[in-house]
Amino acid sequence: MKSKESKTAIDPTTEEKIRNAARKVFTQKGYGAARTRDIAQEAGINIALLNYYFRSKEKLFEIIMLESMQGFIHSISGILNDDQTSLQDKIQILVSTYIDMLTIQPNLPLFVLSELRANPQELIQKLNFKEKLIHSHFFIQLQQAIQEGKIPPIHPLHFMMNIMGMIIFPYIGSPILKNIGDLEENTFNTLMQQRKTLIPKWIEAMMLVK
Amino acid sequence: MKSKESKTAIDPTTEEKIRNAARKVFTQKGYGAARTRDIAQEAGINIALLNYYFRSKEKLFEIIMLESMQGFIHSISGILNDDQTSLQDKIQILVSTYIDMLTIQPNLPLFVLSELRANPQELIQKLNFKEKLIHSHFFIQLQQAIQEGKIPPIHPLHFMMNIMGMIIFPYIGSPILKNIGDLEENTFNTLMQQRKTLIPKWIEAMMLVK
DNA sequence: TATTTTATTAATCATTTGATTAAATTATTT
DNA sequence: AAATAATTTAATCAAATGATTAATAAAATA
Repeated sequence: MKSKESKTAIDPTTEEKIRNAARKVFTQKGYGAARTRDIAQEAGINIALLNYYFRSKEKLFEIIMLESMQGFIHSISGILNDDQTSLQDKIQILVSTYIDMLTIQPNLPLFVLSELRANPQELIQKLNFKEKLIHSHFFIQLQQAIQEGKIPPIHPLHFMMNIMGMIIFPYIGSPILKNIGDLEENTFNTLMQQRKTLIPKWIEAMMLVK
Repeated sequence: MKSKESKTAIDPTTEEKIRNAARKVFTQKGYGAARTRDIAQEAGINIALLNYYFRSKEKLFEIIMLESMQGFIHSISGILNDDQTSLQDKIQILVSTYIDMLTIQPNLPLFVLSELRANPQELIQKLNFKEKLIHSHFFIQLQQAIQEGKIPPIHPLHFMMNIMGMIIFPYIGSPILKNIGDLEENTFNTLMQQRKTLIPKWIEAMMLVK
């Protein structure tokens, strides 16, 4: 038996093992196609334990989903609301942070967006994007820059579609992109690292259009 | 009984009814979460008929998937291989056509990309993207423009990520975007119509970066 | 018209799947 | 150590699900 005080990595608790397995299986297969038995096997535990700790598949899913998205939103929110950084800085840091996160969890966007479509009302409002993004320091800076005539008017949604599309889409479309470009996982990640510096430049160029 | 010769829209055959229902249910829920009973009910037929016409859920799925993607790829392929149009023309037509198609089938990308991730090898190779895109007239023109120094060097994959990201991502992320921007379906579609002219301009500006 | 083929249905099967139960084991408290 | 509480397991349940069957209806063919 390992001591919990051991300096080397401690064993995850049963609850953590289940959460980790659930995150993996749900992310790979989506809620509807994920089987509690898959999760139990992945976690190396008895199926009954899953219900012992989390009551039901649905409850477990809600916890995983909320947890996944909150981690994500929290990081982003911190960047967008830093009042010490310029608009350009924010974009650069945002892109870089996003890509780093997605390098670790490349399947997260497709998972989240699939489930959001299947279950529109509840989750989205629970996470309160609007509050956290529209009223962020970032969006205030954007609107200011427009009013001061530094950049031509653009609907903030267009802006959001562009920046998120350029960052997130590659991960969502990676099976096709890897096939088209004959890419290994490695090469794909190298391209994404390049995008850390490219996307901010592209965004800047786009923002001056018309 | 309606005559098949009637000038008004003829009734779809049973097989068509099943295909239409399957397309709808698979697209909404994905393969794993779709139930044959859902499909049968949506089509207004007995479950046994589904197996009578298509042998199994899996076979039906493969047909729907191939059919959906081929229609899509075929349109795109035609545009990219038209040797009468310039690079700029192609981009403009591509964006416009894509957005028109996605306005009609907004859930298609998420469906296709979800299933491609779950089932990477077979489908992708069967559809043969590489052949149809990399060797297209479009890509030849792009590489020529780069060699002639008209635009700075850019990896074609970056180009593809950008243009596809800006077109497709809004549809994939629409639940979030609609929530953030307080958009109705209508307003969302208006924004997408604006993008028909905006994206080509943005792409052009981006292509001149660095 | 009689016969054969095709299409359709209700009923049912065998598995799968989410969940529960009761017993066993381990940890904690008294 | 004894008693109590928490954790884990094997076995099982009921409902859901993909698929089949046998009977019937409709259409096509001879």
